[in-house]
Amino acid sequence: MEDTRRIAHLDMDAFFASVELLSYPELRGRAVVVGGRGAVPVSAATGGERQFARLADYVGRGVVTTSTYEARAFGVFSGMGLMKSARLAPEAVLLPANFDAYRRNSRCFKAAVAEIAPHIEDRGIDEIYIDLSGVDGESHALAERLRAAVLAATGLSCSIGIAPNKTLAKIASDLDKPGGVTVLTDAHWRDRIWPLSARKINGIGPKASERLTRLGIERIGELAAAPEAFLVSHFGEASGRWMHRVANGIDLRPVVTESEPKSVSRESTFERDLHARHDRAALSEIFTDLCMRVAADLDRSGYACRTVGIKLRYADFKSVTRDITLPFSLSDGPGIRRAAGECLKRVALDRRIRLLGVRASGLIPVTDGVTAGTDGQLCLPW
DNA sequence: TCTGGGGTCCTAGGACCC
DNA sequence: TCTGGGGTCCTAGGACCC
Repeated sequence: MEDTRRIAHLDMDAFFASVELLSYPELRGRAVVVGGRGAVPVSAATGGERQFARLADYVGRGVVTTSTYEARAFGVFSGMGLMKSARLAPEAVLLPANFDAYRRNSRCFKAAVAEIAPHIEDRGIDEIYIDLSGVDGESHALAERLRAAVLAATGLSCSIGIAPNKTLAKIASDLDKPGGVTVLTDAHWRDRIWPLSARKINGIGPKASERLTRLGIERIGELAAAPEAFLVSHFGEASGRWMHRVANGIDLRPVVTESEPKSVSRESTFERDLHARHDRAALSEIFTDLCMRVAADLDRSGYACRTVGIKLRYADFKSVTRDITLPFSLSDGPGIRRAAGECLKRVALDRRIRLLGVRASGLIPVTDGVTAGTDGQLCLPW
C-alpha cells in the first residue's frame, strides 16, 4: 500500500515566548522564560522603561511553559521547575503566561494557513498538520509560502516539515528549527530519519524509549530493523506493531479536520500542601470553584456530561483518581459538585494534598438546553 | 528549592448480559 | 456441576502530548 500523500507539520517557534516578544520587543535577544503566576511587567510612572521580573526572584511551584532560544542555551526547557531554572539562568526575564494573547495569535496563524491549504488538523495551540495532497506547488516553495503567510499575519516564525505521513512530517518539522523547512520524500527519508533517536517518534516517550534502550534499540533505524514479533513480545500487540510500522515509514492516519471533545477538566496545584482537616475550609472553596469552572466550560462549549471525576495529588506526588457515571447527564455546577463530592468520599484524606482536580467526561452535546439521554429519550439536568 | 494545566488514548479487571 | 466465550460498560491508573 503505497502512501502517496503529502502531509505538512507546522510548528510555531517558541510560541508563547515569541508572542510575548511582540509586546516587549526590548527583550529580543535576551533569555526570556514564560511561566508561573506572576504580575505583568509595568512601566515606571516617569521613565517609561518597563520593569521585568528576574527569574532568580521567583518563589513557588511553577514550571517553565516556554523559553526563548537564548534561555534554552542555558539549559532552560519547557516543564522544568522555575526554581531549578533560576539556578541555571538567574538573570533571565520571567513573564507570566498570557493565554488570551496566545489564543488570538493561534487563531490568526491557522487562518493564514487555511487561506492557502484548508485541510488542517488542530494539534493544540501552536501546531497543526496540513494535508497538501490536493494543493498545487512544489513542496519547498509551498512551505515557504506558508511560512511567509504566517509571518505576515502574526509577525511570528514557524518551522515546517513535509513528508508522506504525519509521523515523518512531525519529525521533519523539528529538524531545522527555528525557521526551517524540511522536505522528506519516499526516496530519501531513511537517510535523515533512521539515524535519529527512537524518542523522536511522536508517541515514544521517556518510558518506552528507556525500555527500548534496555533492549539495545537506540535509533529509529534499529527499531525498523527489529523483528515485529520481537517488539510485539515486549510491548504488546498494538504498540509493537505500531512501532514497527512507524519506524519503517508507514503511518496511514488521516489528517482529521473535525473532532468532538471527550472531556473537560480543571485542576489546581496549591501554593503549599493542604490538609483535609486542617485546611478544610480552603479546600472546600477550591473544590467548589473547580466544579463551577468545569460547569462553565461545559456550558460555553455546549455539552453535558454523564461521568464526573476527581483527581488528587498528594505531597509525595502520587496521584489518585475516582469517578462516577450517572444514569443521566448534567452540566450544572451544583450537580457536578454533588457528584464530585461522592467521589471525594472514596479517597484517603489523611495526608497532605498538593493538587485537586475535577473532570467531566462522557460528553453529550446539548441542544436547546435539553440533553439527549442515553436511551434516546430526553432528560433534563437536575 | 524538585515536578503546571489541559487533554487523548490504552490497558486491565470486574460486573453483567446473552 | 462445571465451565464456556463474546460484548459492553464502568473504574483506576498510566503513558504521552502540547
